[in-house]
Amino acid sequence: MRRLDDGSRGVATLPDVAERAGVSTATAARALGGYGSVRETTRQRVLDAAEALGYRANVLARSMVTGSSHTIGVVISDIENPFFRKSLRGITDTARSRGFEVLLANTDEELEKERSAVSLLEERRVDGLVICPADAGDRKHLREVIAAGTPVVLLDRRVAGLAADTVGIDNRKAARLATERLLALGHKRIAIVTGGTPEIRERLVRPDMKGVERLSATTVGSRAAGYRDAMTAAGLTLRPEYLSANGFRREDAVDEVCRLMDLAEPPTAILAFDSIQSLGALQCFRERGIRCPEEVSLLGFDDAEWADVVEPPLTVVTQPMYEIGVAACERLLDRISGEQRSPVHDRLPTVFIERSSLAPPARS
Amino acid sequence: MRRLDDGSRGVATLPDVAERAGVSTATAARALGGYGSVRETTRQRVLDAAEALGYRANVLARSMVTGSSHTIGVVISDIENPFFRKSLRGITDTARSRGFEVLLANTDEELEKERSAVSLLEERRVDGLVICPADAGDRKHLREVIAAGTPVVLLDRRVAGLAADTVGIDNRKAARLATERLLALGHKRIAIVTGGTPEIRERLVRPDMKGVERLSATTVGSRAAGYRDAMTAAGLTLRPEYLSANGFRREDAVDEVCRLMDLAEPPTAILAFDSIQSLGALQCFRERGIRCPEEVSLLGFDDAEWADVVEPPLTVVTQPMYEIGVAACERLLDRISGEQRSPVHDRLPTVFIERSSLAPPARS
DNA sequence: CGAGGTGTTGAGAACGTTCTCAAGACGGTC
DNA sequence: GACCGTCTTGAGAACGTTCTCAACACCTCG
Repeated sequence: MRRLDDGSRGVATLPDVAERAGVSTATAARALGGYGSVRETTRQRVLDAAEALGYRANVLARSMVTGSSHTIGVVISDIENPFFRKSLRGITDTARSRGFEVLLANTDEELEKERSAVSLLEERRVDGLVICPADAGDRKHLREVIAAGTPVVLLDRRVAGLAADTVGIDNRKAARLATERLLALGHKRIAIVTGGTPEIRERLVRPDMKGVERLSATTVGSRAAGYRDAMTAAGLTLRPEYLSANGFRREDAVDEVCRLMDLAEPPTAILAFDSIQSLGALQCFRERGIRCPEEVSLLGFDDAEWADVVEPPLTVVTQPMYEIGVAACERLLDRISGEQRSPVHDRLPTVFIERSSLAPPARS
Repeated sequence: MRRLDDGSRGVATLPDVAERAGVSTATAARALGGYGSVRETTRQRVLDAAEALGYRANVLARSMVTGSSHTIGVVISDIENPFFRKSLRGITDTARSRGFEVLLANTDEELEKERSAVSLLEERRVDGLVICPADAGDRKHLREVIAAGTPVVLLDRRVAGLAADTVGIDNRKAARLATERLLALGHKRIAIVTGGTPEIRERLVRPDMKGVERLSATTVGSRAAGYRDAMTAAGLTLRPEYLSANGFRREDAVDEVCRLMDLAEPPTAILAFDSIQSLGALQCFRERGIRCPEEVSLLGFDDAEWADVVEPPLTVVTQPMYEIGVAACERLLDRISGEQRSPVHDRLPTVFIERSSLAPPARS
């Protein structure tokens, strides 16, 4: 154990252990690593020496020679979001159980943060990346990291033309089904609160949402497409003022829902694209004294922890968030351990949870 | 750039860059690292070469020689818990802004997971650790990591006899104030739902909660002590059946609150020690059709995102969760950069948010 | 008794950086 | 022209592992 300038002890290294056990570093490494062959008595001697010195392998050094850091990077927009938080839990649990550690980065949907996060994680030589890519902008950094040979799994969102696995749900179908449910109750004035950015809104308000399904932010894009599918199939025309995309934060949603409810002809039902948007809607209702579901129905995505204790208990279509994280991580680890095949796109089933926030439209 | 067996390109390394720029690795390192002195023209040449090759520094290799990984480990019980989630956000933001990455580990309050997490993070040579230590059990692993020279900051909880900084709130005082608030409304039958473990309950039900403030799980312990302070100061005796500690998960809280409400003499007010417990209480009320605050008042800790849209909107005493994370991380980074002084214990101020879940006890 | 395993061991290279040290180039001063 | 200082550069060690290779000891078999 080498002595530091200040006289304190540094951390014990392999040579320290080897010396104490009276063997070479090679043998010590074999004994500790449990590979190669080493006589039982020497093995025990090495183990004892390691124990006595409080030896901890230096994974960094190991990574240098093995070329694998046993670390994955997770790049999500925000841990606060129930979807990401639960998925993250699925990811960390899976990674941990397979001997991998997780390096975490938040992006807040900002492309620049995403770029820098990916770059920093690359420098740390992560073995793979789970990314929920930001809504818009170019994907050069993602293409590059994939080209450099780092496996990438996309969470929740799909990016056209990117050779990466994807794990999520069938957003288009889920949104279509949700909309059909509202339609079946008799609603015609159905608004969506997407949590998308203003650039996305531009696409939404094009005639018939042309090309929205190819929108880069594929969650919002796909869900919007599903909504359109159901609306047009029901013979309804899309009203631009019912298509909201004003940012992903709760306050944005509050503003947006209030705007909706201030309309001369307010919607009779609102489809919220994630639990933050639902929360925003609920808050607006409370502030304005709007009764739900009597005056407006609210249908949300994602079953947040609070969804059943809120007033009214929220009807939601929910994704298996934890399982999505698990699946994403498993995919990634499989790739890391060398699995070779063209990208796969897993789609886990959604569940519709009926509670009390839906009612037929009030007749006026 | 070396060729791999399969003919694909590996990642460009410093020698690759140096070769392309026609300089030595030492010079390339200087140019890239921005230290030492290097002629402007060569510097540019190196930078261009790096750019052309898509060079990414290998932080692992750098760490080996500098001895610093620029990585911190965060060991918390559960990202799902609002307190930890928000603190984590504070930690990651701060770490990131100061050039550090965050390695995340969940423990679910299990000592064994905590031990293994700490050990694994040590092997990864994290520069420091933010830990929310599990409730009970021995702290040998913590003492060891501190003794080995890795700075540790304790989040939320304080462990007696451990040479580590602590960041949290004055739990005892906060709980005392909260209890006094209920007392002032006229409540006498006040129960606490602590989220502690059964072992903790043992301590709680000792006469006068003797020694509870020295309980290892200092959050629960301190808060329980604060509750006791207020109750005894008001001349009330502690009823063991009002002291709940049955686990930290939501279902545990539901069970426990239901048990409380089934009592021959149910409490007229409940003090929930964290937002999961509050949620459990709310769920129990809903399931049993118990009206809050008419039949029971509910006062919770931590202002979860849903606290104001729930029915009834929840009155809470809240910790500055994000700021606690920030402070913890800053403390840690200061230690890492060499600050030497005896452990400090930061206590951030709490805020009382009055909403609608409190009322005087119903006269029966 | 020698050939041919098999089991056990150590020497030393490699991974990709940083950093110390020494040396060369260049300019200015006496 | 010799000397000194500063700027710029490169050689090579070091960090703590893993892993290849060769050497040695021992055993078995013919």
